[in-house]
Amino acid sequence: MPELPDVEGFRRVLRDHGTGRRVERLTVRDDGVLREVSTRRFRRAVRGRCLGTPERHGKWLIAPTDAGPTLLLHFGMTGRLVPAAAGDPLERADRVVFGLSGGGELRFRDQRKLRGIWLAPTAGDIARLLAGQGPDAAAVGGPGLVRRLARRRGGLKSALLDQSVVAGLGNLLADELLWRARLHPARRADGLTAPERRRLAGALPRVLDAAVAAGRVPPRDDWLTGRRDDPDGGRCPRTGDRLARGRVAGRTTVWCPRCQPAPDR
DNA sequence: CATTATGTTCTTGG
DNA sequence: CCCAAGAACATAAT
Repeated sequence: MPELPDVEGFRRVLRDHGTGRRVERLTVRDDGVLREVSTRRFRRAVRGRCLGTPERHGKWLIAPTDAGPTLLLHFGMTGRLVPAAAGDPLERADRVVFGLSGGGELRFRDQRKLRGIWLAPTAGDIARLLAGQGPDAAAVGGPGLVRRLARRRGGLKSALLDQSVVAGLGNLLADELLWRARLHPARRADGLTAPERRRLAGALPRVLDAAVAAGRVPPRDDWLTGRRDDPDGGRCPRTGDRLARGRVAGRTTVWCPRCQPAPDR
């Protein structure tokens, strides 16, 4: 699930339920989500610390503690950050439970454990972990995105998914942007005409702003995302055409064959 | 049993 | 070096 808008939602959860609270209890129920740090060192470093104001870069959630290490969380495909009350029943995928002053909890819940939680004692550690990330997609803006794409010779979708080009776009957002801009996912990133570049630059803030507000890529039926899981195959909200499905850049890709014509080659 | 899943990384090969 | 494709990671659902 988590792309930029989802992680932005987790940032708000952390801000609203965690900032200013102390981690009084800390349960690592599955150390498979702890990365580059032992359970022992993790607990010793985090328990007793107060949570600061969280930030986000791309799909990374950056959670500083007062005078302590910074936690870096990445949610993979199935992770979430869930607020809970201390008595709420634990779910199987609740891997780490932060028990906070005031009685509440924050739970790192993740089915597949593809990513997890890193501990960054210094600013240098944070820099190392985020080194491969391009500018945040919500901060770089439409023209910034288009400028970066122009330096890429590969496919459009592949470039949009590359976090070093721009950080935060995932499979759903990439398809949504390309549908909005009426660009086929296999088009070359550096081969766009001026009107095409304008369409893509305009689509970025429109899609991102709405998705960030919703805390997810909203499955609205006037968006592609609302149609892609349609059991009847789904139709383009603009033209009513049957949506095309395929594999582009290794990912399930949905597009409208009329709005987004395939490149010649 | 095979296939699929909203992510990233590593390997291989052009 | 750039880029694409495939496998791997770990787990559940269809």
